[in-house]
Amino acid sequence: MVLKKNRNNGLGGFQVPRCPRSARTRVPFKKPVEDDRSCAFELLASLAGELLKESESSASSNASEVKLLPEERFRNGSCEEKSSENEKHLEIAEADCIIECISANNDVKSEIFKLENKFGNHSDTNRVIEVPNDSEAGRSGFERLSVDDKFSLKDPLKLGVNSPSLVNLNSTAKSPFCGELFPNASFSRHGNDIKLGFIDDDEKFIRCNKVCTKSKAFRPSRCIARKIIRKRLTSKHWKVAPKLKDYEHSRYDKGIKSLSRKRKTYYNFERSQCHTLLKRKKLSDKGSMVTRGGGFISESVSDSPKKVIRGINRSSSAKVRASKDSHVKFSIESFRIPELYVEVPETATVASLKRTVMEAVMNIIGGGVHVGVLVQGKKVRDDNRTLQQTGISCKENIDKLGFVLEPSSSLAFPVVCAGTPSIDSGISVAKQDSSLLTNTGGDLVEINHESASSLADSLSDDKLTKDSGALVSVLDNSVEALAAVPVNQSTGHSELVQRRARRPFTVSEVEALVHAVEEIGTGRWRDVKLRCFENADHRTYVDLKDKWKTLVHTAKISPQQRRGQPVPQELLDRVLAAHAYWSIHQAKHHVKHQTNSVQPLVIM
DNA sequence: GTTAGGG
DNA sequence: CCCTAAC
Repeated sequence: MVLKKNRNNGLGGFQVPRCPRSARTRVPFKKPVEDDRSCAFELLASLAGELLKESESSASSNASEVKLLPEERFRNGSCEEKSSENEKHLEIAEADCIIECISANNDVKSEIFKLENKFGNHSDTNRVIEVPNDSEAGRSGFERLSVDDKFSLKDPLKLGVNSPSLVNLNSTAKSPFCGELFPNASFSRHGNDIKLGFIDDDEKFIRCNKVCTKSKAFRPSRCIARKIIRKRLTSKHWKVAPKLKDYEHSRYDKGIKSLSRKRKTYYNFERSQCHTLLKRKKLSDKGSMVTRGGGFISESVSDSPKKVIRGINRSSSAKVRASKDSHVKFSIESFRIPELYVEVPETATVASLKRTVMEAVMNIIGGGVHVGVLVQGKKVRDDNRTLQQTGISCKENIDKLGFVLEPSSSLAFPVVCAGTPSIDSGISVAKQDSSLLTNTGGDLVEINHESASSLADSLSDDKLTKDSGALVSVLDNSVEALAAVPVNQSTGHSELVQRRARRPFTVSEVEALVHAVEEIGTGRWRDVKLRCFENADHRTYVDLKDKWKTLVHTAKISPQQRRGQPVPQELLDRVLAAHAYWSIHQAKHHVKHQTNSVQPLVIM
């Protein structure tokens, strides 16, 4: 299903990485503005309604997996839905925001960085991302532009998108580029730098500040992303951007490299995929409602309420055009987003489904994403290759350059639990691993089959082994695993920015935690994390430490004073025992807890 | 980057 | 869950 959304509806509502607008003080993920942005919500609501309807109508059959027929259509205001043969996509908005002019000599990595920079800074309302000019730039058509000139190249007829605010110059006639038009393109030149960036409502480029001066900022972690965002939010001067120096760029590259290297070891990619498959299988087995959502993530700057639907089966989300110079110009019209798997009980309300889907989207988009580059349907893995080497060059005839937004944590399966007031109607949404992304054309499928089947099979049981980690238990469709977590609709969005969503530990998780602490001790939370929560990306070792803290406290107080989901007394007893034990036997320099002096609390 | 502890 | 001092 492709939901075609136009204008500031979609992304605006989701606070997806988007073209900054001039309502600058608005905080991303703040409660959505109640105007057209709510359209996105309505869109999802409609989708939810349709899905539920489908689910109910097919209730006679056992299979409750909703299949949306290609012919399906529904409308909601200006929102339109279309379907594609292969994929159901949520096209969240039109894309008018990505404008790139890059030298073919630039690293793919640096280009990705720029994209990430763009999309990672949700709070940056007006951004211009600078790239060092190279010798080629002087020969580019940009030199004809004055400092304040901006190019906005659009093809309203072709795209059916009217974006007056973008069109400063007659795109067709004055385009310095050969070949076809570059929809949604906008450039400016300032000094020796080519400015790539967004245009705000005031038609001004505002330089972005605080472009992550530390490599740490590139850590593909939602936590980090949040911190960055938060810091930006609290910074009053973030709009005043220092010019990036060359050495800083190199630092970025370095940071990216080392961090990605770390990530590879820390987060096991294959395992995540296996879990993905597991989730897919499990959800399928349970006859859950599965929504496969690709997505076009983009936004129109136009205020025009009317949009023309673009072709749905667009296989490429980016257009590349050659120019006479060595620059490759392309506009990213859409981003695919990871699939969303939504599992809801039939008793769930539409409202809860709305929130759930929203949470899922927010999780992906707001939680920190990075950009993947696809060329000819294949993922470009070598970030150090130049665009030229990658085949992204003005000489190449690229018809399938694509970008994908990928979860920052390949292992992360943030399960968003939402619920209706009734406790038993939990809803879980899992973020699909990016490796399973499929594009609209169905030709950009990347699945790691490695060891997938075996793992999926071995984990298909309803009862999961302890070693599978607490995360898996969350996938378990038990009441406790799907403990309802009310999502505050009014403040939920701001909460997402301000702090992580509260995710009460399930009994399963507590059990895993207790078990781990019994064995490992209380001073090595990182090990505890790795031991039982490695796959639960939403549980940091700090979380585990905190949870243990509260567990100890809970165990000490009377049952009457306890709140929240009751923890079995047996577990609390073990908590106290373990706590007492490790209070004596400092976990720190503990290597010999197998000694016979004191039997460790190892159980099972 | 982790740990520990207060907020 | 956040923050951060301390390591």
